[in-house]
Amino acid sequence: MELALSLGDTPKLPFSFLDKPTKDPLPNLFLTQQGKPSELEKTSSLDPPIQLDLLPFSPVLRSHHSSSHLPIPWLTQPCGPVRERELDVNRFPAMTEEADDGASLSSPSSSVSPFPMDFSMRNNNAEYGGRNKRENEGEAERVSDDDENGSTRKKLRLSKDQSAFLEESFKEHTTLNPKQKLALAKQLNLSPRQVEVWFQNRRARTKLKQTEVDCEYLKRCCETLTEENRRLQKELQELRALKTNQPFYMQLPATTLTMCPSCERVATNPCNNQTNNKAKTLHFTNSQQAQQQKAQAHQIPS
DNA sequence: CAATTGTGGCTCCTTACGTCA
DNA sequence: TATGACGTAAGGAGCCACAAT
Repeated sequence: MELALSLGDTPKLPFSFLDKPTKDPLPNLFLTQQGKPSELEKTSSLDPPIQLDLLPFSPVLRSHHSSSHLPIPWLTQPCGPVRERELDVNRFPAMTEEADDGASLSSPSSSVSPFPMDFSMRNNNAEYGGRNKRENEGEAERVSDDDENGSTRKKLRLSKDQSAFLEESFKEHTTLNPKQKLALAKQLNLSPRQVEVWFQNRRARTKLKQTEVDCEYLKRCCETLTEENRRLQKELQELRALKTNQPFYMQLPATTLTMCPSCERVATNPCNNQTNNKAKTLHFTNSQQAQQQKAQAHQIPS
């Protein structure tokens, strides 16, 4: 009996995308829901592999279609100074990297945004406000205090749209090169650091789930082996009992006490399975008793 | 050409916060 | 309303690969 105990190739595991090369382009992401290239893709100057615009969350689509199809709460909310300050606070932990590669891309204080969909306005408001209006109402002042103190770590909750967008990207490639990271950050109006962290955490979650699946698989293997061991122990007892009750077999080499491959039972008697010649052979080989039986059956002198 | 150094990305572990039952 | 469990964004340490010196 052979058991495959490979951690590396568990075909049942639902993470096939992990094996995809990270340099693959994003074919799916180039398409809209209708399967047509998005407007942004048509006009984008980015290299094909890093085009991340599209999907239901494409800012172009949002800007071209009414929000009735894809409700975007933050697009309908007023954009006042308070909200901008909230964004600044949220982005505080990621400022170090923005300083050199992404600050200008997603700066909420920028009066002219190149992106029709301003994710920045939702970082705190849309998501929280949508679920808990009361909490949202008190958010601005509290955040402002923390912002001035600069001592409290603020935590950003990505919107469902942003998370879904990142998920789609993750399905295509679990790691990002700098260009892809920047493009995605630009697309979602997040800092590159936030995108990077999201992918890191996402990989960690995937690995954790994979570990759980592997653990479950090994657990089942262990149970199977335990059962097999129990069965073999039982058969060993049968063998020993047979050895005690039938001293005739004690004269034979140990190899003559074999197990029938067809029925997986100890060969105390010739197997009746006429279709398994090998089993019959095993049962009769080197057996004086068997030779006698053969001689009698076929009239062959022994 | 080998050693050193700086940089960026990764994993792993942890913390802090938001949400929900 | 308070609370604990859970999910997750983010910080930090350590490691590695790679390019520049």
